Amino acid sequence: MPTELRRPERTFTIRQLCTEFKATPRALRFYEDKGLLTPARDGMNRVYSYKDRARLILILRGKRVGLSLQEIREILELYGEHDEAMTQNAHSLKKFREKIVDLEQQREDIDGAISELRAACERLEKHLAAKRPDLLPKAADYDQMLRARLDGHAESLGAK
Amino acid sequence: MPTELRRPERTFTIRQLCTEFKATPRALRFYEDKGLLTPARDGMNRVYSYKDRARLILILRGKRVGLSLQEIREILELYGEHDEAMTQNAHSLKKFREKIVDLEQQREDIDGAISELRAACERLEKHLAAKRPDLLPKAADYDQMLRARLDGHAESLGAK
DNA sequence: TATGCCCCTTACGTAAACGTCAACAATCGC
DNA sequence: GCGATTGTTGACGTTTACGTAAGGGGCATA
Repeated sequence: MPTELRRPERTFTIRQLCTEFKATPRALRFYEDKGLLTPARDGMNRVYSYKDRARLILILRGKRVGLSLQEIREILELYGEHDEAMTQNAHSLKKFREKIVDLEQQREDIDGAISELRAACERLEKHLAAKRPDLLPKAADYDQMLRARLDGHAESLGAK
Repeated sequence: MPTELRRPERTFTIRQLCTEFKATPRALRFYEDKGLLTPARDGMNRVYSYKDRARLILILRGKRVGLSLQEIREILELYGEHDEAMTQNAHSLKKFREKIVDLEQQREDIDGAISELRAACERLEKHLAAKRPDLLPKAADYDQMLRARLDGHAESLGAK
């Protein structure tokens, strides 16, 4: 991991973050609209700090696990100002607890879904092997797939 | 678990399934519209078989793990007719494989999100304990929460 | 017979999370 | 100095997964 990315004083343009995380400018601006991001400005242009980038990572992961932007915002707000809205926070605490239980359930669901899909794959494979072995994916294809995944990550490191 | 529910010849009304799984009639009809369910009819009325119920369970779990209805349909279709569209199925196989990788990633995301939330909860709790201990949730609340969860499940067993 | 409850279809409305397009400014390489 | 690229702000469009209301049938109970 390049230390350059970590240097706290480093900043990012909207496009840099977009290509790194496969988002769109529209999306980042939308998150800003909704109060999840508040990048600095250089004239008109948005300037994302290292912290903004960290928040973005949390936002995207939150989305992947099915949190709404609203919920994500509540979580992010914890990492900001304190003290003022304490009663609010008591409420947040409760909601977070519930969300944790929720996610634990979701984990089980995912495990279930994964084995379901694995079973389905096996069925399909057997079926194909019997009737149309020519359609079976080759080892090369799997190789290809892996490479694509790795490229995806490498890309985020920036070739330059 | 009541064996009554399992008897293959048992059928369900739309409302029975809805209350069992906390769905709405509108949702079930919507799934039907989209080809995910095809209950029999008694005159105008839908009659759900035990198999339909099983499909519904898969649908709902699929949703919880973030699959679109479209994706869920593809999975469900595997459990139906075979042979005809083999090339189609070769494609499905590939997509399923990808989905599995996806879900495994999602599992990691969830684990990450859970520890994130746990950390946030701890922070909040400490903060509250220091400044407004009166707002801290009591043991009784937790008890209450558990009971609610259990009730939720008991309900699905049907009290008569 | 009226009231209620459940069922149906059709159709329009909605919230979330952007996509897309228009119109314009700043900057870079040539 | 000019086109290409990247940035900006609106404003309207789109998709998904339903919600909600309108209008009507069927059966039971008071």
